[in-house]
Amino acid sequence: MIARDQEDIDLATGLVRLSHLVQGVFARVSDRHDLTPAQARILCILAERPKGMAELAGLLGVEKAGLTGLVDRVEHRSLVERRAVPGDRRAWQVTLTGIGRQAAVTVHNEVCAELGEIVGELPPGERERLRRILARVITTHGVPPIFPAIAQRA
Amino acid sequence: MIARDQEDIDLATGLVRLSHLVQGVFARVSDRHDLTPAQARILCILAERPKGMAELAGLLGVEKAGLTGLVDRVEHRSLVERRAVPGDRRAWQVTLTGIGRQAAVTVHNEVCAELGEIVGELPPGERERLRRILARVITTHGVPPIFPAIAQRA
DNA sequence: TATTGTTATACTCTATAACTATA
DNA sequence: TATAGTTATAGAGTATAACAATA
Repeated sequence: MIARDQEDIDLATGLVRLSHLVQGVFARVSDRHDLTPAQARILCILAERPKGMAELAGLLGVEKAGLTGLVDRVEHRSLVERRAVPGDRRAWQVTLTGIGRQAAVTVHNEVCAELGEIVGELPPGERERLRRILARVITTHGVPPIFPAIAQRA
Repeated sequence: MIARDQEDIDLATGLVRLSHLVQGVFARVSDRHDLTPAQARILCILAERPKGMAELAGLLGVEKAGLTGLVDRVEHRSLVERRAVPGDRRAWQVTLTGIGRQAAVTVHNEVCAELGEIVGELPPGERERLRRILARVITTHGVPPIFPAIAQRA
């Protein structure tokens, strides 16, 4: 017997509320590690590889002027470093420090774990269907590599 | 033939990126109507019915102290009103004004339309499956009536 | 000239603590 | 005392505009 109330949630409503749920998980995990969501996002993006300020701004969807302060704050906490780029004295590469990478991996793992619990009550078949549908939507719409897969060696 | 790259996006990654996509839609629609996402969220919540400050704060997930300013700003723009509650002179009911309701309906419609386009390339069967899965996850986790269904008479 | 990044400024969002008024 | 809401304060995030240094 299927619960009746599940039927009157339309797709858009479901998407908005799911998004609320996911953002909540991300925010709580970030907070637990004394990071703002924006800071945690930066760390996760940089876990893929170092990036220049302009590229990082583009991935985060903020103006590069705003990124200056964001990077300043995580740099003050020794989570990232600005490294000179040989051959272009205007540019900086933002890279994770050791503890920055550790933080990125931990946040990433915990977010994955909590999201795993959220979808954990779905039957495996449904879960795999959801995964495939999401993959399709994501790739179709070219969502940037926010939250990339992270190599597990901290 | 299924595209290979859709297979190496795991569920957590898909959820985080989908959430990014949805938040982006919500932010762009809000901006188009000269609203911040927080303001648009308030309007959509109030479209269900008027609410007290404490209840509204709870739904938004912010402290009531912070809500004061949020409501101040939308009230200055004549989108909501604070109405006295008969029988409790401490309390206020925050209610949509006429133009506030119009704004809520418009934002809601446009968000639904844009999300509809995003999932529009899915075959109808997949779309319905996604809807059902989302409904199940949402109801299981008691996500509050953020983004309620809205009666269409503006 | 175009690009990379920063500074200056202003506003929104949000939290915490202390407060007022009413129940 | 407890509850509804506000004020004060501070910090984070973000946008725009103007700027410096380099390509």
